[in-house]
Amino acid sequence: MTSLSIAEAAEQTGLTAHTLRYYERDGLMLRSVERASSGHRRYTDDDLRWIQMVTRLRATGMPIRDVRRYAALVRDGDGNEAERLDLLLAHREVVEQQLAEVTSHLRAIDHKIALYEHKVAPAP
Amino acid sequence: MTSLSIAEAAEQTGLTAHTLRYYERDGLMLRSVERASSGHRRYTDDDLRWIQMVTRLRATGMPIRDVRRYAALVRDGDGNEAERLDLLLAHREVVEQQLAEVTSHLRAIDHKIALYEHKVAPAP
DNA sequence: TCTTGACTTGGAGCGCACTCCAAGTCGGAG
DNA sequence: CTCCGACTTGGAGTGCGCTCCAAGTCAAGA
Repeated sequence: MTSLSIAEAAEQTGLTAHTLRYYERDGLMLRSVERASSGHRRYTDDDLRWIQMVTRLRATGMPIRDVRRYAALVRDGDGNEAERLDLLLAHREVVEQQLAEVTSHLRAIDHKIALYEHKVAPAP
Repeated sequence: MTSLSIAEAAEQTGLTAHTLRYYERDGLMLRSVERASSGHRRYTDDDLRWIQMVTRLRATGMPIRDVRRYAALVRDGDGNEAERLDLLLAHREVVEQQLAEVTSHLRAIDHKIALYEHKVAPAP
């Protein structure tokens, strides 16, 4: 429906125009973004939805090269859903492990914070 | 009590010897690590405890430069506990925000996973 | 004494994910 | 027609956090 300039797409997605071009160059998009007659990129709703998925994968720490693999699978179309599922499941495992680790370290830091709060508190 | 070689300290802390030297060079340690007569580093229990704290801060995403600031405060000794507390509280806020973000993105990815699991499942 | 292996140093190199630059093109307003 | 601003490209540069290299030292064992 709507079709956005790169600046608008950047605003919508929270990425920079630089990053949007970089993602496209690096094979993270499902296909080349359409162009206006001027040569300027025109982002469709589908593009934005895909970028949102990429953003989710990146925000959870998936490396660019794995996002590229996932994009390649989706690009290849039906028939490799099991492979995509495997990739996402493996990623989920990594993220959950990471969340657990960070949470546990954070608890230890909280303990340290409690000590300082006690120290800094006005004397009784 | 015990005093460990850099290789042993690396094993204990889960860091590499390279990283241990790098942390020391970069001002992340509370003081220069002691040396044997050979010039080899000797890590004390206190060193290991401090490295554990550094590891926790790093594992929760604190940049090296902030760890250095924190180390400088601790090195300066008593009197700046409020400042250390501020630093840790600010860090905790960032980490919690980050955890929330990752968790929410992960939920969205889980939704995608559910779709694929449905697709991949044997036909009814 | 010679060799081995674990260490030392300053400094270079690397991988990642952007981020920016220079020079050029295009469409529209004045 | 001229100017402006938003875009285009290939390629270089940046910041971070390590990671490694080359050359040297030292202590202990054969």
